[in-house]
Amino acid sequence: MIPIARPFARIAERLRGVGLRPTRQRLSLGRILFAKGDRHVTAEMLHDEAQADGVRVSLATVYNTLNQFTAAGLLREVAVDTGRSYFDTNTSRHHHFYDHRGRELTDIPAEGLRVQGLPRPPEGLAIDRIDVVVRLKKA
Amino acid sequence: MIPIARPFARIAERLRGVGLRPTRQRLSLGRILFAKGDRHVTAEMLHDEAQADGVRVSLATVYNTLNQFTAAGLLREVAVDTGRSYFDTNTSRHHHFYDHRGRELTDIPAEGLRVQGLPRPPEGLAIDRIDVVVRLKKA
DNA sequence: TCAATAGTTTAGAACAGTTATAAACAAGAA
DNA sequence: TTCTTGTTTATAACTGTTCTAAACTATTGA
Ligand SMILES: [Mn+2]
Ligand SMILES: [Mn+2]
Ligand SMILES: [Zn+2]
Ligand SMILES: [Zn+2]
Repeated sequence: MIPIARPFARIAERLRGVGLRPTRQRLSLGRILFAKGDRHVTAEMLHDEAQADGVRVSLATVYNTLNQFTAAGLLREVAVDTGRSYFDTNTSRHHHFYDHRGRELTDIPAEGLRVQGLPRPPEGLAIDRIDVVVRLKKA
Repeated sequence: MIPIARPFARIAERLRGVGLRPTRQRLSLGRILFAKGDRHVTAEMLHDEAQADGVRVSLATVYNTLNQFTAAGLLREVAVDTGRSYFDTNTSRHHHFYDHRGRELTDIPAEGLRVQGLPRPPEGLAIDRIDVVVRLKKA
């Protein structure tokens, strides 16, 4: 009943809920990812942060975990730059500012943003998702 | 005066115009890229197509050429999938449908499409470009 | 409580896409 | 032509990611 004292309890439930065993590695990575609000991380960023936190986990496991969390709907992947995958802890519909210099993503809430005048998709295909990326430059 | 008979003439001019020597490789790649309307190609696609056309050119040169053409404003890069760069012969403002299965890009004209309600960019930064990617799935 | 089982982690190899290196080569100027 | 500088190329190197297979661990149910 004191969630602060059991930081893994909720995460363990979420993992079991999607059929993943709550291992030490997944719990630690889950805590890093979900403890402090919305985040956009690469595998290497998460691995470095885990190391800094004293969590021993291999890079392969970081990749496995990010991909499993994404498949389970706990994360979503954002494609803004080729050669580097970003994983977003905010899985709700929203968009992004992208600062290509600083390689930094910032959320744009879906509410308030409207994309109007889209043509019909090609025959046999339907819209899965609309991603708006606002690329930034120095003012 | 007969452009069909001198398919390289216009391309040679464009290359000189951006400070690139009109070499056999650049002229051939330029012809493949710009001869048949708007295209979205990867380096490997362009290399394969060149080979099929009997154009002898290394993959390194294809990469160099795509990057040089992009820097010169003759092409633009589209980031829809990590791990694979697409180059777009349509450098005007427009957007894309992306079929993730078939790895195929289709243009969405900028005219008619409106993105409204964007928040102000973070302090010190300005909007460089807005990219709308409409991801498709089977209907 | 303790196997047995199936899922998980890991080091390291492998892989894909791309860029760097440096030597051979070709375009353009003189 | 010659000279200079830009270009091409094979190949090595590099980055991000996935694969492999052996060691390990969470879970189950006897
Ligand atoms: Mn980039
Ligand atoms: Mn993909
Ligand atoms: Zn986000
Ligand atoms: Zn396009």
